[in-house]
Amino acid sequence: MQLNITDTLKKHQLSITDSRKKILSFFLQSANALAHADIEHKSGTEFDRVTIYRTLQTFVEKGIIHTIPTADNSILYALCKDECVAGHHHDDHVHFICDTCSTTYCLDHVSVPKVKLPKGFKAAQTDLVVSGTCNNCEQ
Amino acid sequence: MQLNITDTLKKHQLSITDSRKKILSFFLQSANALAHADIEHKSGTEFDRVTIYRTLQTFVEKGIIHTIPTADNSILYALCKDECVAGHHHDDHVHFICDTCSTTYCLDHVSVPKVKLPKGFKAAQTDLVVSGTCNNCEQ
DNA sequence: AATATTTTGCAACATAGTTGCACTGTACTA
DNA sequence: TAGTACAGTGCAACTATGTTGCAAAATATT
Repeated sequence: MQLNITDTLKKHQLSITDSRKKILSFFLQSANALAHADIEHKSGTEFDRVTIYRTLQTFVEKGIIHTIPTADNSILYALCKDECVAGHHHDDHVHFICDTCSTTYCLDHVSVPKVKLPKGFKAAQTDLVVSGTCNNCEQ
Repeated sequence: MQLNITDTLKKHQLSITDSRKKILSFFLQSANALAHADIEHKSGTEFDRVTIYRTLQTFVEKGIIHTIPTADNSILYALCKDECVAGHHHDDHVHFICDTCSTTYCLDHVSVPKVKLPKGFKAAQTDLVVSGTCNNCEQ
């Protein structure tokens, strides 16, 4: 059972607005990562483009969602686990992008392995993105 | 000693033009990855924006350079190793982005570990991007 | 209910990337 | 090496993406 939308917003010290409720609900309804364009499309003309941008930024800052890097120059957003706190993300899981259907998955159960870096390099964050064929698109 | 620029272009069945020679030389001169904007800045008004886009696309298709995914929504390009063939990249090394100086490095000697994916998921490509502090910026 | 504070929408702007088409430079052939 | 076929370039226009300032509206606080 999923956490109440209003409670989630309150927990992160955000005031309750229509756009925040709606956009958060999109993430709770979707098992996969969403792009800004997806949200814009889902919400139709209900919210201004700018509002969506600002809402997504706010959610990232508060640790509700996190960004996923992709090779094709688009930003994707997905819900954070509960351990994520404002300004301090713990997204040490692998992301998977399907080349066929373009869906992006958070593989929460696959953790990112530690890599050994050359001398003088210190890692703060590690992003592992795998692309290929997902379980819906395999033949 | 680095391979002759003209020979490299010929080897990849590309006709020799000023823009291709110049842009390839930027990559050979730079130890790090370059963005489109870097190349546009380096070349000044010598080439049209569109020409730079098309040249980079061509180089990627021919396996001369490869793209690097970044979390901040920008495409970076770096020279491929010799094993890269047209349409079939072998970029199984780790990329490192310095949070301080924004330089992107190809860590050729650090290979990407294999990850176990859930049933039905098949990996075609794996990108591992580490961010943190590089050896020039550590104190 | 009144006020202080946030949030939103609009307009304008900035950057990034693409496409069609005419023109120019490169490569090939005789 | 001159002529021709073709690949590559520059220009213009366009789309997509993302940002900023400011006034209006909604939310939170008392």
